[in-house]
Amino acid sequence: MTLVQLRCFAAIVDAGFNITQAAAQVHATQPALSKQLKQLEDALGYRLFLRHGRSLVDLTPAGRQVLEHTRRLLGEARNIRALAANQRAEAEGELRIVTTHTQARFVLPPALAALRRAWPRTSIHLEPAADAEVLARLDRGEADVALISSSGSEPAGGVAIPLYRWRRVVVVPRDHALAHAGRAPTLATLAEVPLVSYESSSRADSSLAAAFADAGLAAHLAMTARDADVIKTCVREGIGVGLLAEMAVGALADPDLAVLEAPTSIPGCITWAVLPRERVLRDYTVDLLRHLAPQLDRHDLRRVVAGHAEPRWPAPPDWRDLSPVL
Amino acid sequence: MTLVQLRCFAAIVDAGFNITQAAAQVHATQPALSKQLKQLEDALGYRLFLRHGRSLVDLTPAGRQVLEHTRRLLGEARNIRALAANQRAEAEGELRIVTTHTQARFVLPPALAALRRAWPRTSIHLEPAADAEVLARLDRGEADVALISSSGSEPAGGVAIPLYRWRRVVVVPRDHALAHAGRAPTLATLAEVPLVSYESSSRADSSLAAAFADAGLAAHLAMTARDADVIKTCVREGIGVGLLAEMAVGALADPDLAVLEAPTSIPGCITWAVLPRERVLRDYTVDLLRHLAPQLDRHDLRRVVAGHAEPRWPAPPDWRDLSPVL
DNA sequence: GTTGCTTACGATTTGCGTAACGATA
DNA sequence: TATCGTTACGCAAATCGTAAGCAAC
Repeated sequence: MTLVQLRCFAAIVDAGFNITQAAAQVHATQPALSKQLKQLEDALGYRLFLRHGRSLVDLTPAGRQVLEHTRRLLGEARNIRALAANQRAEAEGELRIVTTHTQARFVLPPALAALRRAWPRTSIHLEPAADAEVLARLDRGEADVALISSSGSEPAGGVAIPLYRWRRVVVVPRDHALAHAGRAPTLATLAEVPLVSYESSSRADSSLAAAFADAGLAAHLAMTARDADVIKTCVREGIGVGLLAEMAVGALADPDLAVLEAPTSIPGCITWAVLPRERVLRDYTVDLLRHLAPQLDRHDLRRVVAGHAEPRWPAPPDWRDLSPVL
Repeated sequence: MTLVQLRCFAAIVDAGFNITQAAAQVHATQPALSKQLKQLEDALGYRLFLRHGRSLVDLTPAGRQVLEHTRRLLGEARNIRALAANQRAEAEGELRIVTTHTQARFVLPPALAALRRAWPRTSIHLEPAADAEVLARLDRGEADVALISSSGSEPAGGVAIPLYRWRRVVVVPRDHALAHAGRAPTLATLAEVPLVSYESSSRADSSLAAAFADAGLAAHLAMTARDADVIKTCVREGIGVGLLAEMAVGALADPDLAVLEAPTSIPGCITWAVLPRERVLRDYTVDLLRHLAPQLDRHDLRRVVAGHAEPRWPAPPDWRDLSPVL
């Protein structure tokens, strides 16, 4: 049993039981993988895959067990490599971030720009995904960090680190009646107009729906979208009153929109970073988190993610105070 | 970076930074290990060991970090091998048990005999150790199972599984006054005689000391020993009144001794099996635990040790009911 | 001088890729 | 017939053990 064999095994599973495709991923030829798999199965003494003829179609039950431990093992191998890269202050590296549109579009760019100034040779992959997809992608190992917002409890699926708080804002065209009301709209007011908001708000268990329900009201979601820009465009078109994250609007970017405070009964949100447990972080990953949330301590961060300490995070500041530039 | 390199690294550390000695452990020559270490250090890009001249004297701080992850990685490699061995119903294997004298001498032998009937080709290593040493040895990876008793909370350092309950008994020579008192001695009576008991009872925080203290009394420990046989011999010699585990005396083995119930204020004990977390158990290990505690469910056992379920153990039965043979 | 790590060297093994083959749908 | 996995073969690289070299106590 060798590391290479185990890596091939995992690659074949990840490629959907297609050795040819897995070989491409690993930058090797197909016969090489085929042989490695054979050797691994010989070493263990039984088949890891169910086969139809020669094609692999699924894992055997035993193979499934082996896979679980193989993933952990490969994770530790990756950790050791990360330790080494940090130790050598290696400039190259990859950082895969999966997050929602608002973070990717409005919050991350300045942080990533700063990160790339400090780490010009890293390659950063930013993958926007639907709310529900974000944590699933992290869990599948397709990302190193997930950034996700919630108004409720901390997200599961890894080590959750609170970065900053933010509130929703009401957005209307400058000439809209609400813009001239002189005061922030009430929940009752919002219940009477068509709303345009995030896709996730349409779920029955969303914090928005709960806020209306608590007041004996119901929101009328005229339209939902993942993309804050789409929402703003719809607001401009008069489709409805926008309700979105304060990060998504700026006086400079949206001179034609009026931004009003949301009713206080609509709860604030916290944006969390979620990291896989027991994963050694590259230095630039820690740097990114510190850019997003300067209140975090590098050592605490590392200790908690390593599982050496219980999480006890500083209270996340308001996003508004964090980013006076925007 | 290869599995072999990491194994060598760990072996060198375990051998006390002596490559020659580590080579013997791994069944390889010293130059081979030396080269593997060099390759690992080259692959990582920095030194894992501090050196005085050519000799290794300690780990570097970075080496210490790498070691931690290496141990986890090698643990998973071992788990995969264990899965394979179970899957193939492999008859060979090793089972290292570390426990206290009483368990090793009075409880384990029949269980081990049964185990060897089922698994004649396994090699079982039974290592008696001082109370305090047992868990330390398990933690250092020198054993696969620790068996340890406590009257208080469950032992830490791994997955603790309650096997059975037992009580202490008072042991005196047949012609001793207490043997003819007609009833079990009280705590007050025991406070007035010299006691002979386990070494661990002499600790100020022992459950025995606490029981006496709660009654406003103090025990007079005339002698302590780890070894129940030694204690019984001392009792025969008239050194004092014995206080030991009920498992350690039997009518057949000790016809010259009278065994009396201990006062109820002396709390009962539970014997626990402690297993390293997230370790795949060989089938014979599960069998051993089932011999010691038939109330356990094989699947629960595996699930909890694997970390897939929270421990929720059946109440441990009394040892007396478990082993009607003795 | 003894202990212990490193280097050198030759024999063996392992592993890769190319290419041909076989099976499946 | 196209796709995908296995087998065959030749070459390159890695690894082991023996033996010799070197540093420290």
